[in-house]
Amino acid sequence: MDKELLKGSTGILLLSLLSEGPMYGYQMVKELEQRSEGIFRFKEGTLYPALHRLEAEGLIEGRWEKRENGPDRKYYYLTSKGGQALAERAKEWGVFRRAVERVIGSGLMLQGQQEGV
Amino acid sequence: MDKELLKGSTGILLLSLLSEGPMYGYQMVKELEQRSEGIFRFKEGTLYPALHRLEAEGLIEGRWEKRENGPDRKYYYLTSKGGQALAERAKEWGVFRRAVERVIGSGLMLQGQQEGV
DNA sequence: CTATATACATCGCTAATCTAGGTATATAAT
DNA sequence: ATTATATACCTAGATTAGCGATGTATATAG
Repeated sequence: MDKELLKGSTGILLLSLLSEGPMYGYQMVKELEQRSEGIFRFKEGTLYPALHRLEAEGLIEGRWEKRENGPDRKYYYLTSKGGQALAERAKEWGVFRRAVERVIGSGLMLQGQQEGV
Repeated sequence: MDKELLKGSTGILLLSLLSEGPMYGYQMVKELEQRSEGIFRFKEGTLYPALHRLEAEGLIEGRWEKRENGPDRKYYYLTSKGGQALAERAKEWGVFRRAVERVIGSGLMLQGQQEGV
């Protein structure tokens, strides 16, 4: 996966997962990898700072869960503000996606007819 | 337009335009704005460095055109290497787009049923 | 002569990602 | 016992992309 395309979409991906219910970080990485069929492989250096940013913005909230049989987990919950932000970002994503495809759509039809320099 | 989503997609947008024929920078800004119905408004501090990067990678090539009635223009041409890169990126875009929508798609159906914290 | 549009460019700032490293618990293998 | 692997969190430093600001220059409109 081209890492560049990922930039700017981590927020909506994480918020989307949490809109279905609370999850902890490590679980989110696995979920994203599974759902995207291996396309998204979040690094820890990307994930945790991203979660902290979202929490600082008040879009999610983290709560530690103590465990006996393994390392403690920090479960994140979507706040109501986060739910609103998700709705906005989902709308923006649609706008962005359509804009990209209007631009690259026409160009792609020329594939094979194009002469390089 | 959310500037974050733009990151990583400037390359494919510029290459797409040039796949239809040579263009100069200023023209590309206007073209993108028009085609995206105002969504993409490339700043000069974004565009010119991006073009220089693509040229440094050998994906495009710039040639100055002298003019009598106005400032000179630097026309960019897609190289054959650039054509290949565009094909790859277009494929990647499709993969990426589908992956994002598999993730956010399910969450969006829950809109309105979700309780904030 | 001033403002606007065209047309190129760079500098410094900010923000997001990655690499690499760290801590800690539990289990499986040697 | 010790080593490896998986789980589970974290951060520091480097890199990179986009943006605001600014600069240069030409042509036209008021």
